[in-house]
Amino acid sequence: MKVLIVEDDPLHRSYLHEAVNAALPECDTVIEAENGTAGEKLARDHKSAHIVMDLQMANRNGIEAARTIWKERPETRILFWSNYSDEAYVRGVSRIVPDGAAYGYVLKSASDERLKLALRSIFIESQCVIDREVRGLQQKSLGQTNGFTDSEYEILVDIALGLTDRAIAKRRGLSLRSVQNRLQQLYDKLDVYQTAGDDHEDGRFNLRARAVTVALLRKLLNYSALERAEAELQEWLDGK
Amino acid sequence: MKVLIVEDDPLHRSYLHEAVNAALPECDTVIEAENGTAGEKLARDHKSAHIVMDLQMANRNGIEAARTIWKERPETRILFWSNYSDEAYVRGVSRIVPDGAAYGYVLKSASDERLKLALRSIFIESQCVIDREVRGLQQKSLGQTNGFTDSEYEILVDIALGLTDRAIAKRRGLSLRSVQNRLQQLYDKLDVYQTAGDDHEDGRFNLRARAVTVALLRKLLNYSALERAEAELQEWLDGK
DNA sequence: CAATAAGCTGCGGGTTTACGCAAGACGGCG
DNA sequence: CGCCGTCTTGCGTAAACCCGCAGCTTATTG
Repeated sequence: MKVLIVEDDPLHRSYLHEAVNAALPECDTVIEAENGTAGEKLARDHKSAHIVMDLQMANRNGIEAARTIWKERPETRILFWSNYSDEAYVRGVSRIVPDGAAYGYVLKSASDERLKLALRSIFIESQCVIDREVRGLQQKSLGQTNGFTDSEYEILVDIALGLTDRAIAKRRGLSLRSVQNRLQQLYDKLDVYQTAGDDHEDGRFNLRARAVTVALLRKLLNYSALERAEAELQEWLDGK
Repeated sequence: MKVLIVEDDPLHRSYLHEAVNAALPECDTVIEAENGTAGEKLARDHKSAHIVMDLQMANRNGIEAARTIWKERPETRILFWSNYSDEAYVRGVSRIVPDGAAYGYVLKSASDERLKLALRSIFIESQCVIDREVRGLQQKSLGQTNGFTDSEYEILVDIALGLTDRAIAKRRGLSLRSVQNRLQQLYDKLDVYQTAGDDHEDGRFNLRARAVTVALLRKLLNYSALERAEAELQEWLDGK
């Protein structure tokens, strides 16, 4: 068995290396990549079936890399190993995992033991292992209770990118008014109407901008999500 | 000599611990904190004069911690050790360093050698050591060439927080029109006027929202800067 | 000191947002 | 089938935003 490690940080990389060796005696080769681009290449060259992947890398983040890898070989098993459990990441990952694929999401703060267990479960038993904390988010986000609909999330991203209502309407194939309706839902859920100081005249926020900030502060959005969204936007713009 | 290490990640923490031991034989005690809050407390209790501090920690980030520490004892020497050289961090740090204080900014990607040198220079020789890459940013940012004025940066933050023009005017003691002037400068510098697809009717951005996103993508802003700004905003709101 | 530069401010108007109101459209469900 | 909730769309309005124009106040400089 061969395992590919894709991880930015040299310290974490060597820690992972050791953890893999310890947890998987049946693994004879470990290869390492230090960013997403290199990771994709190695995965392709080695036809890797077992990957441990960091999210949040400078060059090309884990979600992007995983997406292209899974596109080429959907049965690849990937364990995401991340510092954070931002809803943006969780949503980003579950957006790209192919049907029936085995994958995992473990936080870097997890114990050695838990990491080892996850490695065995995913790579040997083909089971999905999702960190408890992450799992919570996932449910909240997918079950719409208290969470955001996909359409709401979509608009959130669109205004975060700085599109006008009209542009959003065009992009999503809606009328102007519908876009504005969704915006209102969004403002509602994000609770952006706080009086901002005193209730009276000067206390209001710019809802549009405020919504984005609140979403960022709540980790509904993060840098990597913006980055991806921006790339998609450019693609769409080029496509016409 | 005593050294305090404030760092989230256990791996990095122990790496730092070793590095300190290796670089500073004259150091007899090393204490560790795993977040900003604990760091502040330890610094106070031990009257620490030598600190290595991570930026970007979950509980309370390095800039906040450093600020209160320096407020209590401005002659403290602090070495910031960070993953990133975002302009937002650089600006945040140089905003809080007291006159004449010795401090350093070294990236985690730096070699062991460089880290050791920095430790000795700052803690023993009381010199400032700024990573080359960071230094570049600093100059660009402070020398206004191609960089942003403080007042422009201020407005950027204000719209990022979601304030209305009027609210900004009140907060900064300006007229509405002046605020809008600054906004225009900002839009100009951020180059937000890109036609977004086709030049004609539907292709425009919402400048306000777009400016924030562009700033984020360019690392002029980042999560931690937003977090701090939001805290300050709340303070101001409470203060009236 | 005059002159040029840079920033603040009011005025005015064109555009975009936020949103109430109300009329369809679609999909269950008893 | 008729009722109901959710989603979409158009119309209309008040507010906010973007910005050109022009008069004023401070610095900076030769």
